[in-house]
Amino acid sequence: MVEFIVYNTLTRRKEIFEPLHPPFVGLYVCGPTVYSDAHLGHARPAITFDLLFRYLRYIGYKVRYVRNITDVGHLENDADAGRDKVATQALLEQIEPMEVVQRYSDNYHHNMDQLNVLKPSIEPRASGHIPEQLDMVAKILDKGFAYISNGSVYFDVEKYNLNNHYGKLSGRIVEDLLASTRDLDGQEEKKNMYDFALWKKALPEHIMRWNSPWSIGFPGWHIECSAMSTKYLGDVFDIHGGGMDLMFPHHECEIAQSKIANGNDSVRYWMHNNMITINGQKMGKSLGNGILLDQLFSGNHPLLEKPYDPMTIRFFILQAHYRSTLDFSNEALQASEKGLARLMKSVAMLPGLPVSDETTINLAEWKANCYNALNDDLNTPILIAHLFDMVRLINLMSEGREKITTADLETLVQQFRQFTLDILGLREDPESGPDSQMLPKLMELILDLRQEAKKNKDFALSDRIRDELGKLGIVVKDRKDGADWETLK
RNA sequence: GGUCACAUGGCCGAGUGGUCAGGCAACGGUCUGCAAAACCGUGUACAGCGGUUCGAGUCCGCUUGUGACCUCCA
Repeated sequence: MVEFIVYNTLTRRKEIFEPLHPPFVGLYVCGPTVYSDAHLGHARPAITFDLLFRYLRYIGYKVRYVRNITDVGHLENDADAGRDKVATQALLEQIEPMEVVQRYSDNYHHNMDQLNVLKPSIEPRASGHIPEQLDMVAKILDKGFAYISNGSVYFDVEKYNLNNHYGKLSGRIVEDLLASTRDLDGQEEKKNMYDFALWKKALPEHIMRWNSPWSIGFPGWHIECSAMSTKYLGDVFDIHGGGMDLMFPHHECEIAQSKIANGNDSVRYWMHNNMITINGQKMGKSLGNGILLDQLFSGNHPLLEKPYDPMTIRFFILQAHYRSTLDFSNEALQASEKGLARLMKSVAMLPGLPVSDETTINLAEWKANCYNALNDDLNTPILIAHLFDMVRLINLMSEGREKITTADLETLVQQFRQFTLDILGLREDPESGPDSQMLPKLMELILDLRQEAKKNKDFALSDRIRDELGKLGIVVKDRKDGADWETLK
């Protein structure tokens, strides 16, 4: 098996990936909280870890990919008087909380399909795993690392930190946390400000509530991931992923909870994708600069000059390394759109290339370059650069200026499609509906007529045909022996 | 305020100390009746100032700027 290197946030360095029980790999990724439509930010981790999922499978691992749906609203903040996001949305829309959850889960799934993000192996919901969460809270209480206060259960960070380092993932020190924690309401229930809730007692207005030994209430914000990852991947598993913004406190809390409940560190490799920025600033709910995926695909947003195809978004995201911030702009997106079109055109024309009795390009080296890029912490920008190198060669081969044998072409077709379609997950334009069959036939007819006009030196007519088609968004491209066409997006 | 990142050519974005990544845009050329596409060629990019080194975008220090986390967030 190839040497695959990943950057482990925990150690802050690149490490050779070695699963605990090869060929099996356990992968857990923090999914969305479904209280609103999916936005551009949701696309980044989904695509990043979709790529990881695809690549791990491609190099031969059997991956169990667990990505949760958070459908227990959790609190707006730790000391909030009791508004949870799902319940708040339910009140606004005058529907059941579970209707909110259903609606936005459906939207998320639809957007993920559009982005060609594969479904995870298991997609557990927090609300469906209340018993597991209760068990875990009870375990932590039994071991003496949590305390009950007014019906709520809090994790005792101070005690944990005596023999462990709370903050090791995000590089924080508990003493520093004390100095920077703000004065919030409801803190008096906790021994220390940095303690976090494992279980919260519900106030009367709280509509999402479950029974527990401590109170009628709901689970704390971090326990679901620990409970569900343990249930489906075991006490120790290979990779935990998520957005960088979840490092603290979410993942830090997960580490602490799991360590106490399971008796060991659960996660071997932590991987975090960076944020998408708009005009250099992180997009976020509170900043009011978010763009929904539906808006991106429809163009219906003040910041958007036009609609963008889901594949353009996917390609745009893959053109940056997942650990870099990626700045959104119409200009950048349109550059991606054009680049993607060029790449996909090569995918389409590749099988039809003329063959020769010799091969003049270095296939083995090219393939090795592609793999080396992926093996180096999923360096998709480098991979894509190599793919474009091949695009150039493919075009040269089509012009007969480089040569390839039948056997090598077969290999190249397979490999190029694997990198482009299977691993990067780019999708060719789906041909669907009867109209898509009609258009090529009409175009064939029109271009034949134009060819005849040209033969008769009736350039006025042939130019008119080309210009009028251009106005309809169809570009005519003359070749030596005829003409090609393509539609402009 | 605390902690931590990052600053690359018109735009986006890679870069493991020593052969100009790549994409988009621009310019010149080839091919075309003309265009488009494709191909070929062109750009003295690495925030500033010091330092280490035979050699630094790449290491170290300082300065400036931007951002992230510390509160829900992908």
